[in-house]
Amino acid sequence: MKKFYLTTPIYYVNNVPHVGHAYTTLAADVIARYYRFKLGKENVFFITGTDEHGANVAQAAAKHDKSPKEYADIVAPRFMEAWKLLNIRYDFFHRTTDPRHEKIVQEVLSKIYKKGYIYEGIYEGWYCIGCEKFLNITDLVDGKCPLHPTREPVFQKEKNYFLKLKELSKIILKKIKEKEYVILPLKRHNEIVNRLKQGVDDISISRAGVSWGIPVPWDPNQTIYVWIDALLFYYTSIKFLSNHNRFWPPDLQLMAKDILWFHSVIWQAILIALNEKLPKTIFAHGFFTIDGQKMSKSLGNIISPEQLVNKYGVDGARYLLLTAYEFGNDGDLSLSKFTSSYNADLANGLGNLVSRVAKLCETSGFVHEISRRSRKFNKTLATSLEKFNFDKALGYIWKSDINWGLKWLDQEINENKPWQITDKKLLYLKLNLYVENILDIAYNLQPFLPQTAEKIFKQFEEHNIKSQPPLFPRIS
RNA sequence: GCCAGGGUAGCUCAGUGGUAGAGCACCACAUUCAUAACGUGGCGGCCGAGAGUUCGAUCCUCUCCCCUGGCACCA
Repeated sequence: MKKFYLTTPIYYVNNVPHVGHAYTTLAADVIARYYRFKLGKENVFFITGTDEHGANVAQAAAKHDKSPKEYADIVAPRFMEAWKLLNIRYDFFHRTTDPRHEKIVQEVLSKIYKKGYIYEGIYEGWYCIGCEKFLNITDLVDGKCPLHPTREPVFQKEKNYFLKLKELSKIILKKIKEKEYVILPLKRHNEIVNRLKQGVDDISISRAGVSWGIPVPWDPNQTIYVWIDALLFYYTSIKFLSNHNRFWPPDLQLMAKDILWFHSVIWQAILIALNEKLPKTIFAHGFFTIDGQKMSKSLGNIISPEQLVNKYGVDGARYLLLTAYEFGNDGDLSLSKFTSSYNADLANGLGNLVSRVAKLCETSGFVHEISRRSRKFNKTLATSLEKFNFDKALGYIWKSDINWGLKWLDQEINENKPWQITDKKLLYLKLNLYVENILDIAYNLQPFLPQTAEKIFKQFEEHNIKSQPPLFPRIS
């Protein structure tokens, strides 16, 4: 039985959702929707969720005068709302404070510990009391913490448990070379392989000073490092949900490039230690700038999903994010370009074409005989989509092709001038052709613009097709 | 510094050893079924710089300049 299991990262709850989170989750939604058509709804499992442990969450909660769990209970629903707003349909929303998750994480750690992949060691480094965490030497500015320059960092040692990443990384490298799992795009694959070849040290997977976390089962004075806890979420949900074992391993794990190292190396090391199958594909997309500037709190240019949806509508926002630049690369979200793309592609393109065909049908008294033929995804579109090239895939709907696509249909209508045709039989044939094309286009739009596709089906799968308000009103 | 990738029309990018392409923007024409939309045509580029190989290079080789990304625990 074919199946498709895909994941987004779980988002850290010390921030509310912004367009960066939305970008990854939207991409996953498009893929999930596509595979639901291809393999059947019941054979796709798409999870997202929130990461709720760790010192940073505890700190953010304290700022708001809440306990960490209370704080997470406020922020986690914000993510669910954002995904609802963007019409993202996940199958399961997973929170790392779920007791079922915590239990399995402990079991996994115990198992790996017993197998000898975890040992006790000393973690040492510069500890910032303000941040309550160890700092990287490279992070220090004039030997001080950039966030707390008035406090002297303390060189501190603590007992920690370490994962034998050095040993496991050799197996990882071998498995990457044997294509047991694939890192995409190729550029990222090369980067990871190069780093692995340079050699990797063992990593600390527990913390002594962080109380907000899952306790290390054999040493309650330590908590499990939040990253290990978070990575295991892809595994625990499969384990604690009934009848989900068949979905393992993940077919696709999507993320932004900043967390690729954790996913392509540390995560794989854990799975190898557990003797579990590895994910088939890990895909890291790039970062974007907003009008050429880095998105940051201090610049005040952080965009929320709501802002985009308010201005461009749900499917407008989805379209603009998916076509802003090639998925996988870094790019720019230019807000002025958004408006011009919206008007050119959605208002003047898709929306206008739907309007003109509907009006032609309405005024000519055309009676649509609803076709029972099953529709399919355009082959080139499907190929691009399966390679995660959303921009290109959507391009096949818009660009001119033989007997298909928006441009072709607009040209066809202009050439044949159906409003001048008096021969009823010929007029019927032409209008039927147009309507079938519109329905084909709607079918292919489904993974990307589900709401629009649905509206078109509703409007055109009728005997008497009526004109409707614009799908995408022009905006200035 | 090391390792990748890139520099092509105003913008975003595609492309090939032999008179340079698309979309958007802009201009003109045509047109009304349609959201002043659609269509047709046009404007617009010493294809980063220099040298080499070649009958011929944007495409191959070398040098240089510029840009971007990665470089170990960063949630």
